[in-house]
Amino acid sequence: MLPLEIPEVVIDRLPIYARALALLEKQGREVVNSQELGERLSVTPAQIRKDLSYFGRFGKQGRGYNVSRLLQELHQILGLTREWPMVLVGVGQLGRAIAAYDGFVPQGFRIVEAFDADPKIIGAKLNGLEVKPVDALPEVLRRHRAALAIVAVPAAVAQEVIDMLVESGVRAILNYAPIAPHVPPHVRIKDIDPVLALQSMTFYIKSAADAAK
Amino acid sequence: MLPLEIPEVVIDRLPIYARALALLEKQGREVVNSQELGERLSVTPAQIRKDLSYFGRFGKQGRGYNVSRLLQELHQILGLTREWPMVLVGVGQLGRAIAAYDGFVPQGFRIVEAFDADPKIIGAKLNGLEVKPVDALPEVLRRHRAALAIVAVPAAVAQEVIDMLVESGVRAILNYAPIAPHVPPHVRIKDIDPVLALQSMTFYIKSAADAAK
DNA sequence: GTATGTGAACCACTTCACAGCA
DNA sequence: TGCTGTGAAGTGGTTCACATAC
Repeated sequence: MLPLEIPEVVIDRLPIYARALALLEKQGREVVNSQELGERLSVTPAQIRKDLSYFGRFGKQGRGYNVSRLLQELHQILGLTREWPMVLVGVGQLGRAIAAYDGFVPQGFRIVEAFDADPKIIGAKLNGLEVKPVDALPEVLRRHRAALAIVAVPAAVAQEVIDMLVESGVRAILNYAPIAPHVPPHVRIKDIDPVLALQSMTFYIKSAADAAK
Repeated sequence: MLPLEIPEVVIDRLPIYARALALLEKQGREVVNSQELGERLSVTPAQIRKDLSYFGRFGKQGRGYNVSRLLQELHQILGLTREWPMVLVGVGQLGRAIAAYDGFVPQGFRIVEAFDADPKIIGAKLNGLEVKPVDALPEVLRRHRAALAIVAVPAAVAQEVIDMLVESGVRAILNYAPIAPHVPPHVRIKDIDPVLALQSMTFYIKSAADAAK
């Protein structure tokens, strides 16, 4: 059923579809077609239909997609029908902001352990979580079996921390450190770096901004 | 130079190259070749050479690239030889974390104005900045001429805020709200959404995690 | 000898266009 | 009739491979 190679770009779009469908569902919509969904997401209708076709036939010709049904299917496909415990490494300013972010839990992602290297931070409470020393990470992960980790440590030690997480069996990492991390093929990693995003946008506006100067 | 022809993916990679070069420069390296740079960034050497060739000939055959020279060229290309003032809209938990993030200023990005709709927040100080009401945004932007904005407001009002920013002449937006925003073609926008990143990674690890259960 | 710069070949994703079904 | 699902065509980005330059 599943073709061996589903393009990664397709997988990256599925959560976007799911988010839009969740909104439609909240608004009480029962059916949506690829045309309208595409307009809402700035994606072509063909793109949406093609993407979904990798996984099955979820629509009805002449009608469109049942919103709740398709949302459920996408959750199934993405593995979002369960909760995902996560560990957080790095409890500095950034790490604390991540821990406080209220967008994770409603989507089933919960930080269940927090680690730091700073003795002044270790032992402190973070959202009712006791911050543990990074050295305890392998041992703690061996028991917890969390598959997801968030890295929010300084760039200088980020690769080291990532190696430790990989070593401890983590399967996917959300990396906030401004580095180009290395991980083995069986581990997924995504980087969040607002500075890179800004630095590529300035390319497009620099001439106009200069001209307007 | 001729931005009309250059693929956006290429532009997105330039800041990554620049970051790696900045690190090499700090380490005192004078020369690097596409081979080594590629290994550090998990990019093929041909990719790097091709990307750079869109903008000029910065290397020396048989030798490689002068680190400082190439870094400077990239800064020039990306428009990073100047400071970029930014306005922040949304000073809730997320907005405050963004304002406190210490990664922007060293790269020349500084928040110069902050706005919120909540009367309880308006007037408060944020890093020495007085939080102003969103209604004042058009008027303030008319004077400031900031080309960059960061949106950290609730999803429900994000599009409205983005429209206001576009209306006020902002040229690029970093959007933290979990929506699919609409902007006219002359405005750039990039979304930062850690939840989407997590939701696509779970696809790849769900089966393995289930199997290991 | 060594590594760049680049047309050409290749590959992957996107879009088209229409058969097929509700 | 209307919209999905999907081979086929099209597009655009990546990789190759080698002439070129140091």
